[in-house]
Amino acid sequence: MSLLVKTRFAPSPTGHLHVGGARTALYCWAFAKANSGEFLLRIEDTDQKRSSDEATVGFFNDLEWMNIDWDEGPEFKGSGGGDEGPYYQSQRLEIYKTKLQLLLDSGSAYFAFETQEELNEERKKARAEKRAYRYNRASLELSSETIEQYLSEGKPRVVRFKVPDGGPLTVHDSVVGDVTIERSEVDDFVIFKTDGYPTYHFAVVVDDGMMNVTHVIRGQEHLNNTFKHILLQEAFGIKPPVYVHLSLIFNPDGSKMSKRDKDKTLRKFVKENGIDSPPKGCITQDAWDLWQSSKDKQLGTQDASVLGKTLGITLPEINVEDFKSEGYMPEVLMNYLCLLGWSPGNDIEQFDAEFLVEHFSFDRVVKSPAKFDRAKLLAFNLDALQKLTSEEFASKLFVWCQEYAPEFAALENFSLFASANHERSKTYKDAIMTSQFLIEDDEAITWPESKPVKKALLKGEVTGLSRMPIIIECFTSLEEWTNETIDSCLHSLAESLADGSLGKVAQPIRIAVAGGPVSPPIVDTLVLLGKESTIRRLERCHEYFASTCDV
RNA sequence: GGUCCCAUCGUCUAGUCAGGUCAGGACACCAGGUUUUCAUCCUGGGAACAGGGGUUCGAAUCCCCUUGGGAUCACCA
Repeated sequence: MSLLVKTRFAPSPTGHLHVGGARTALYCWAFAKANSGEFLLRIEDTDQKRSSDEATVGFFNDLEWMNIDWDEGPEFKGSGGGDEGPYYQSQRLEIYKTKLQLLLDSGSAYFAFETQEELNEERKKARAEKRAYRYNRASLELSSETIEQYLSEGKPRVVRFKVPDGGPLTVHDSVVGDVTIERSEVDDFVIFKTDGYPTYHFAVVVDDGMMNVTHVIRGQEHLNNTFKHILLQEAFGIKPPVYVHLSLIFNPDGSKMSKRDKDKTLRKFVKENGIDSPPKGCITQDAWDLWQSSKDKQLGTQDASVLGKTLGITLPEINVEDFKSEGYMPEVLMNYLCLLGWSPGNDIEQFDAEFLVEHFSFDRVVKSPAKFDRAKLLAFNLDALQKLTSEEFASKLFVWCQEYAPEFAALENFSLFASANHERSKTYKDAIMTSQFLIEDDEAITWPESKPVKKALLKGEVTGLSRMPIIIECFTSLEEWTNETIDSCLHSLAESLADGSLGKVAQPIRIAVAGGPVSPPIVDTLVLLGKESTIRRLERCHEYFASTCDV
């Protein structure tokens, strides 16, 4: 018995799961759940040149991180399974061949022998004449003897679908509405390639049909392809699914958000800064040369991120993995991505997966494209982080640190580190970015002579630096190094040295121990650092400025 | 260029299908305030129906045109 609703997400594993794909997967998942249906995952790896197993596992991990599970498909950590596999298209070749024979037998498909070069010539010509290119059906005119001969010679050939005569074609789309074109707009497209693999059009129709998919939810770039699909469905006698085409997601500048953005950012930076060889310990000279040889040669994902890190630039977040490593919560990315094209109404913007499943429907999906606004995502992440209890925050931050900042995960007093950073972090990464001094050696701290440093240490009638010896003395005399003792020490220091102004005392200390004007609340910072390090850093700072400046 | 899709504050959007509240919210921005730094937090503010025609007593909402943006036109998916 077939289900009322079965959606599917069918990525081709050519890279990482990017946010556009993630949103599509999310809508597929949510719609299936909302209607007590099933969500199917299928891997479209018929492009042998571009697919890889590594990328496929990456997709599984990204999906899992987003809390998107699938009822049917490749088996992975509790997701997947089902009776209508295999769920890798590369393993379904025999099925496609059988189905292809059906079309060949009925005359709905035919062999074609033109080379790519010949076809490209035709395309150029069409473009020059300002008309759309259509395959001219030359191979359809071939005699059966010629075809037999070519076939036995092993002449490279493809199989084309013969578009039957008839009237206009209409796609019924639940979001876009009805879309109609003239049948003459569709030419005899290729359904089987020279390498013996089916094209996307063929495989997707066969699989969706056999796997009883009821709703096809995908990006709007597929809208024009859908006419081919309904033609194929007609030839096979397959009932068309409900179609839903989603608008695209763009960068703030209006360009399409794509994997190439990282490459573009790197190129721009390298060019603007006149860097003409790979920085040390980064990427190989060969990789660099190849990359610089052409704009079409993109750097590998790994190389790109290493180069970005070395150059000290943040590459634009495009993939789900990027947001994970930047320290966003998966629930927040889910929430924000959903909002790009769908809203529950009633001025509700922040919600969880349960709410989504309860309220999701296509009649509230927007047709127009959306720009990805990182600032809003960041604001949502802050809100979500602040709603966590300190225990929840600490354990989530710990998991993140284990993967992306092990030196912080190894911190003795991790829970204090977490609570000291909870309120002031917009992402997990924020916590470690303003606490680098915690893992640095006491002797490695340096003090740049920036404005805030000078202001706290060297400006004013009584300078911060001049108070340092007394502060050191006071700290040294403390028998216990706790929140309370440090706090009372600080307050008495403020009373005696600066008319009760805590800032006058706290800020010089902060700069001395952190090497800069930013750190967690001062008491937390000092407890975290320990008495010994605190005093050592104060001393070093005092010596450094006393010897280099006129005080 | 052909075909198709889209159009409300800077951004995401509510309102459009069933025309009738100074077009609502969020993010961002600006101005104040709280705070031992940064970040939070609080208060207030400016900010949009792309343009032009219709239909109607009445149009963001329905129709047409223009303009702008986008997708696609592969043996990639």
